[in-house]
Formats: sequence, structure tokens, C-alpha cells
Amino acid sequence: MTQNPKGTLFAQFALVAKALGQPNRLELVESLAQGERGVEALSKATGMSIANTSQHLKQLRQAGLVTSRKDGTSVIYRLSGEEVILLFNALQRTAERHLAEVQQVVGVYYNARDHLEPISREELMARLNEGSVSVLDVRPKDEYAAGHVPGAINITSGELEKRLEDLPEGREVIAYCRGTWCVLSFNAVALLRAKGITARRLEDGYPEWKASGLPVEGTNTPAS
Amino acid sequence: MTQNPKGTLFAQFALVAKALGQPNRLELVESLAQGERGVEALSKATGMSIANTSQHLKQLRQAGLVTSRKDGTSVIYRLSGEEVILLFNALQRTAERHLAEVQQVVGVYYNARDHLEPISREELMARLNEGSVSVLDVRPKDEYAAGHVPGAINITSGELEKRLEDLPEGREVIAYCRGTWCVLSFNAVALLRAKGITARRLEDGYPEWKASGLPVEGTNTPAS
DNA sequence: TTGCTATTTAATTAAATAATATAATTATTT
DNA sequence: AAATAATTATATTATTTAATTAAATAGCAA
Repeated sequence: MTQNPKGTLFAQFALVAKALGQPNRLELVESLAQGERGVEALSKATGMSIANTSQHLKQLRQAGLVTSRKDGTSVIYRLSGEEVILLFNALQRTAERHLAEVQQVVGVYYNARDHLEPISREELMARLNEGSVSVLDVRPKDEYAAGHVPGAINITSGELEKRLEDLPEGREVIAYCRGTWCVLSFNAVALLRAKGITARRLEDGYPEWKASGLPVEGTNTPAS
Repeated sequence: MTQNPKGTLFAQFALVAKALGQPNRLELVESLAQGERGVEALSKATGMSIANTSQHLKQLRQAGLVTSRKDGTSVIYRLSGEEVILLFNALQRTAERHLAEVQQVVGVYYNARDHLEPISREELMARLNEGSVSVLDVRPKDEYAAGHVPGAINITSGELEKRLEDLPEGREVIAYCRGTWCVLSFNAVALLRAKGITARRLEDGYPEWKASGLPVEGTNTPAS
């Protein structure tokens, strides 16, 4: 080992890549990108058994991608750092650029993408400071609670139609959700526009916002 | 498949990660990050048989990481885009941050790292425009030929001691090689300093320079 | 055509690893 | 001690893996 440093390094890099080489584990990573979570919650989110979830988490931990802490009888997992989100993103970007099948899914399910002209993180930050926008978080409540864009209102996709009055009037609405591939914010924007409300999507999602070092609010944030 | 777009996407992302989940394939990627190459050259670079190399290249191609073109009877491979370099880099960075074994190798073999204060790409670019530095490329000749930092002189690690007079005098020397983990540039800087020549390393290596969109020279570059 | 070279497939082997399910175990709290 | 949450152990079944050897294909040159 120690006589072939390059070989050792590449073996370790491969270990990390391998840990991401399974869809269920990628789903765990995506889930954790929203904020820390217990094993049971992760098991529900991915549809795997608890024992199975635990095994996969073990592999992610061995690859250095997640860490955990104890909270009473529960074990709470989190991504071991923001670089993991960047890595996950680089993976998505590469796949999107070069795999025909990904492009096809994008075309069929996300083709409103370009038309909805997403707003960049920097621009949203600037307009938040001006107070000229309302931000809408369409993710599940627990993910919102763990962390969200400052001042964002949480209305899940299903409730949106009934709770339109909860949105401040007269301001443009910026919607976001879990990441680049999350359809919920597309749906939200489409619905709002159908109701005559000016709305746009934020580029990517909450994990990328946080990974960019922009301010966040919630239980799972540096401040609290 | 088409009824579960998210599942399809994650399966594809996993496919890409899996392709990077094997040390030999990572070595192929690192090799190709220097510039395009034929199968035989790649086989030699990695120490694998030609047939085996071909198989691994097939997997990389299926994952959308490499493409190829024919040149006479030869097949020349190249990375399918700069994002692949960024992905490879994100992988390294994550592993470095979170895996103890990587940190140990780094500590033992690369511990001169911090002391040699690397120069950033931006700073080197600025100083190149001023003409206040000489750039030294310590990679093998063929990689240099495929592409290099504009104006760089190619002296391989082994030749350096005998060819010191080929370096212009009176300017600081900036050395670089294949990437973040390449020891050759460390050695070169150490040797130059021992000879009383002011020298520093460039951060990362040639692939990252190129991926950053900075200008390059050589046979395998946009211009030629 | 014939041969030469470079690369890709195909077929095979043997080893390793895969994911999941079930059951038992550990640790913590009440 | 009982209850809860997570991990570990064990087993099963299937798949996958990398690598070798040999055969096949494609382009080029004599």
C-alpha cells in the first residue's frame, strides 16, 4: 500500500465513487442534502427496510460521505460536508450532458425548464435584500423545518391551490424545492401563473443554495 | 421506466458513478485528462492488457465519460467534456476531505504541499501576461505535446537536473504536472530550490488549467 | 487478393460482491 | 424490566467483476 501512493489514492477515490454507484444510496444522499435525518425517516423516504437502510448508510459512512450523531435512542445522519453536495451535483451535470437517456427524461418531464427561466441564486439574494420577492418552499414540512431560504414560506405542492391566500400579494413569487431534478417547483410555478400570479423558479434547489454559502434559516443550520 | 422519471435519472447517475468506481478506470480518466490517446498508449499507461483496456474504455463510453474517433487503424479516445474533469476533481476533493487513509497518504507523500505555497491559476495567468515567470511542464513528452500552458518548457522530471541551463535565468519558475496528486512537480520545485532557483508549484495540474477555460497550446487544443 | 496492424468482441473462469430478508443483539430511555 | 431505535449477524440468491485467451472485424498497404 504505502509503497504505491498513487494506487492507494485511486483505490480510495474509487471507493467514494462506488458508494455513489447505487440508486438507493443516491436517494439517501439527496435526502440528506436537504438536512440531517434519522434512520427511520430515511427508510420511509427511500422505501427500503430499516435494516437495509442502515446497511447502505454504513457504506456511505465508510466512503466518508456521511457522519452521524446520537440523539436519545435515535441516530441522526448528515452529509459530512458541503463538498458532497458539489460532488453529487457534478455527477448529475456530467450525466445530463452526456447520457442520451437522461436527456430524454429531461425532455419529457422537465421540458418547461428553459421556458420558466430560472432565477440565479445571486439574483435572488439581491432581490431578497431589496424585499422585492416572496420565496416559496414547496418541499415537505420536515425538510423545510431543517433548513430553508431566509423568509421562505412553506406550502407543499399538494396544498398550494388551497392556500394561495397565504402568499403575500403584489410581489413576484420565487419557488424552489429539493434540487435540479425536482418537478415540484415546476408544477408550483405553472399553477401560480395559471392563477395570474407572477412566478419563477430558483435555479437548482435548497441544497445548492446552502452549499453556495448563502444564508439559511432552520433547526439544522450553523446559527442554531 | 418512463413512469418513474426520478428512478430513471438516479439509475443513470449511478451508472456514471459506477464507471468511476474502479481504480483502473480512474487511471484511464486521469490519463485522458491530459489529452486524447489511443488504446495502445492507454494500455501501456495503465499496465493493463489491450483487450482489458478496451473493455474498460467501453464502460467509460457507456457512462458517457469518453468518446472516440478513428484515425487510420487507430481509435483515439478523449474525455467527452470538461465536466468530466470537474467531476473527477470533486471526487478527489471529497475523498481528501473525509477519508482518513487519503489524508495519511497525503501527509506522508505530499506533506511539502503547504510549504511550497502553490500559485493559483489566476495569478499565473496574470504573471504570464506580465512576462515575469517561466513555466515548467514536467509531464511526459507526449502529454506535453497534446496540450500545455502557453509558453511552458517541457523538461521531464528525470532530465531536469541535467537540463537546468535550458531554463531562462532570472525569472521565477512555476512547475506543474498531471494533477493534484502528481508528485513530480513537488520534486521539481524541491530540486530547483536546492540549486538556488526561485520556484513554486501551480495549484492542481494541466487538466484543471484547461478545464478552467484558460488558454492552452498543443496538438489537442481548440485552435489546432 | 493478401497480409499487416489496431481494436473490438466473445467465451470463459474464478472470485467477489450485490441487495435484501429475517432474526438476534446492543444501547438508550422510560 | 419493558419499550424503542438502530445495528449486526446470517443466509440466500443473483449478479457482477476483472481478467485471460482466442477469434473476429476494420482499415490500410503492398
